[in-house]
Amino acid sequence: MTAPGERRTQSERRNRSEEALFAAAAELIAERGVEGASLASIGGRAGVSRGLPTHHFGSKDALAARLAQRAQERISVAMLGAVRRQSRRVEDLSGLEIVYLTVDSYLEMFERPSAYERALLVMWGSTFPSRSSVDGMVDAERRSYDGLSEVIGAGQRDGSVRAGVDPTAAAVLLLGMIRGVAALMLTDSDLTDMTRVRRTCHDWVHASLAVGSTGQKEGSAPVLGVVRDTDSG
Amino acid sequence: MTAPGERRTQSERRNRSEEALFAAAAELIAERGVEGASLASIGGRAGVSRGLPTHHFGSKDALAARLAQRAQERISVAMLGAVRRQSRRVEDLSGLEIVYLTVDSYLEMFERPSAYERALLVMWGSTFPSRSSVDGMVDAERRSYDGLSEVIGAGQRDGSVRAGVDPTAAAVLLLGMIRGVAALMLTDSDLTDMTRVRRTCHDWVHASLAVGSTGQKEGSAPVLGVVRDTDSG
Amino acid sequence: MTAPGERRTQSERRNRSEEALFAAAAELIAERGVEGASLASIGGRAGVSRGLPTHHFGSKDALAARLAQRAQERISVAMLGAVRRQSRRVEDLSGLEIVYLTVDSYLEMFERPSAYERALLVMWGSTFPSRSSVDGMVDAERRSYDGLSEVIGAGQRDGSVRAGVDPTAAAVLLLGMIRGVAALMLTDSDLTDMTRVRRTCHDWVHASLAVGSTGQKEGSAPVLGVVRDTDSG
Amino acid sequence: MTAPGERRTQSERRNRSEEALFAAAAELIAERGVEGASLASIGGRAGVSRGLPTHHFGSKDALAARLAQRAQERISVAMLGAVRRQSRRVEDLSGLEIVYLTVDSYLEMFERPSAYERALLVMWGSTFPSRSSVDGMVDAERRSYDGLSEVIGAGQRDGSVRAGVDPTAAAVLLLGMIRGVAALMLTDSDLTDMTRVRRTCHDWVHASLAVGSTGQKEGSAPVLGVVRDTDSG
DNA sequence: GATGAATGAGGTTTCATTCAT
DNA sequence: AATGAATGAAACCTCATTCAT
Repeated sequence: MTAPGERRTQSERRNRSEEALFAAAAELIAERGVEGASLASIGGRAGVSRGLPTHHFGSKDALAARLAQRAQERISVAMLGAVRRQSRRVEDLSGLEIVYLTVDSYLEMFERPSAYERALLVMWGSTFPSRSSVDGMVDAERRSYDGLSEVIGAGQRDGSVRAGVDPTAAAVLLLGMIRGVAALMLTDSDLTDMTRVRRTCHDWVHASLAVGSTGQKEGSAPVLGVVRDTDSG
Repeated sequence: MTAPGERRTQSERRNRSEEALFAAAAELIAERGVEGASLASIGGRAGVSRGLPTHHFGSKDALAARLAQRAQERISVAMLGAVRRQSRRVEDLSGLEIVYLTVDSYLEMFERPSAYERALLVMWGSTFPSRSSVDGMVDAERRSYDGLSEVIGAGQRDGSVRAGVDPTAAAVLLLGMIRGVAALMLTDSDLTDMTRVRRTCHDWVHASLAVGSTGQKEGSAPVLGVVRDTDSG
Repeated sequence: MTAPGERRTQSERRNRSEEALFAAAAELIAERGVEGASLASIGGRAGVSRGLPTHHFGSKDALAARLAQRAQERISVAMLGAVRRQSRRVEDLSGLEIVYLTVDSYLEMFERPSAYERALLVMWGSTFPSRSSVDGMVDAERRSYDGLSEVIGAGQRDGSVRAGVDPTAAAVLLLGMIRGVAALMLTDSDLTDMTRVRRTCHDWVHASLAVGSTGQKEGSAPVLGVVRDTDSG
Repeated sequence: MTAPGERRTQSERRNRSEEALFAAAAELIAERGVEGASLASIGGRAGVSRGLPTHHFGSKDALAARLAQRAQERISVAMLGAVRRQSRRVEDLSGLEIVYLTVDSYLEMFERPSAYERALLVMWGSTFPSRSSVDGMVDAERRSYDGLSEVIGAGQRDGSVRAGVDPTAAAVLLLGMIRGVAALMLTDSDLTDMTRVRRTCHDWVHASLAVGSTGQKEGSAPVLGVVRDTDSG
């Protein structure tokens, strides 16, 4: 509307600040938790003033909510990237394949988590109290659960998932498992080799959901080449 | 030296306070999180003075650590109770049966969690930040993982668990699953019927670990009658 | 970048607060001691909020250290002022004359001590416990002692101080005396006429250090006109 | 009145406790200052219960006052001991000799101070604030000053102290010096060799007070053999 | 005489937020 | 858009003191 050149400069500055604030907030929340990360420390690590976080986001809660949203978007993008690496469109995948991809790309992401993923998990942990804080977190969780449940149902309709499976219960188990495993890896990264966990997880999903699975020949399941040693990439 | 009657009364007074403080701390931590539960509020809910929590436990961290320890002991006791309900001794159970019991009695506990269990999960969530607090929490988690891993190995030696299973990876998956599922139930208790989740979980464990499992006939697995509707009990 | 006018105002605001906080801290420490002067009371007397002292100085210890530094600088300035009143440069004074000036301007300052001097003495007193606080206090004391010792040595080299005097022992005695006398005046200001104490002190220094002193004719010693009744000024 | 045997036992226990409490209080006050020494810590170090100090002395202030009194008595006793080591009665000493003894035995005591002496000095330091705490401390100080002033006056009457000396000013200087030197030794015990300080101090007193002193021949003054290396004793 | 459980006031410190610049 | 000074609530913790035993 007004001089676009000037606007852009202001807007660029704003975007640059926002980016730096998100990155700093993610790091600090991953390190110290939501309450432990003070707005002053976030401003400091972002290389801006102490007052900017509030000035920009309005409140700490808003910053946390926006960060959570952003981190979740990053995961969605990673998911789509995993599909693209399969050279397929989402529409071409069976329900079971989408389950594989969902579970595996999530776990792969937590194999080498960025500050955003670690912060997201920390924020998930901070929603355990019944009067929880981070806005939008529980809703997003519910959407993940609904989506997964729907995918399993679709898999039953397309014949890739066994009919006897309870989609809602299976979705709870799957989501719980990937969240829980990611948390274990975060708190005690020396526990075990993550790649083997991912492979075993794939086998379990196969044994539990796949049509015609015998549940016996573990290691035979990988329908998609999703479980690869990421070092080789 | 001193009259035992007098001693007992002083000591009783102390025990009563301690008990009240534990209960209040569990409730408040379950509601508001570790950081949200102030020592003043804990004292208030316990019906004692504001200063007693610190006076008694020395510090908030120490109170949290003691509470975590206590809650973990409660779970151990519940586990042994589940064994006893099977009219068996632990020594008579196969490795696989112990896995069933472990997973199932944990989930059963979180079907109607007391404040202690909810607080324990909240404290688990508060260990996600890399510089976390709650002393002894990570260690206890590691012990759980080691124990489960060992049980699976024992199951392989006694022939109840398939040889091809990787005990460490399986332990991570199992523990992650039960923690994650419990957390999901806590944050969104309307998600689904917990009993069905427990049954499905049992099937998964059967399909993934049991020797001779076809992985197909879900619902056929329950070797032990662990998955019962607790309402009928 | 920013308009200097705006900057100045922010900075002025800060300086004004700092000044008020120093003054209030000095008064309250002089009245109630370092521990007795709470940050809240300091904020209150400075006419600012309760939280500003910590916000500004970071901690109570830091505030005390900064205040001590400031008070010591005031004494240095007073010393230089005394030299200037002699219409001399420090380089033109003999070692003995510097000793006279040091001792006398210190005592003169405590004849009508401002809150800063009183606070400094109080802080000195609070360093007597072996695990004391006030950062930089002991170091500053050591520097005073070293400086005095050196001045006495210089006086021996320039012939104004007797050769047989032990400079280190004399420095300890002199410093101890002025500190101790100042403390006595502070705790019991009705003890005696301070001016007479200053004159007697001058005589003692003369009798003990000056070359050719007979130690007999007290009152005859004042080489510099340092001991004057300040009322007459 | 009643059974003396029983009484004695009770009384003995009380005395033993009191002794232990005094010793513990002296140590802790010397270490941490009056405010830093909590009643609980005193009880703990004395090997008794947390509640005994209050129970026994009524309040913390009362304990401090009693301790100060006790420590001052110890110094008086030491002073008399120094006289006795001279194989003289106090009545046989000249005023100047008493001054020598007073100053020197005080400094000797702080050459290797016990916890009582250190605590006394710490308590002296805590009286610098104008609204000071330790009861009886200022009064005792005033008595010391008055006594010293009187001794100097007596010395003038018996001909050992020069007539021109102002007794009150000299008393302030002397008392200030010995307090200040003791404090310096306490806070920075590495400053210098205490024995040399004592000898120098003796010379100063001689040069400043003694009749017929030339103030020149330092080292010639010791009328009484009070300045000895205490290691040789 | 002695213990130690309990109280509650008061201290330092942290921090989200407000606001003037 | 950005800064940073200032506020004031609230947290943890210490501790003298009270009181039941």
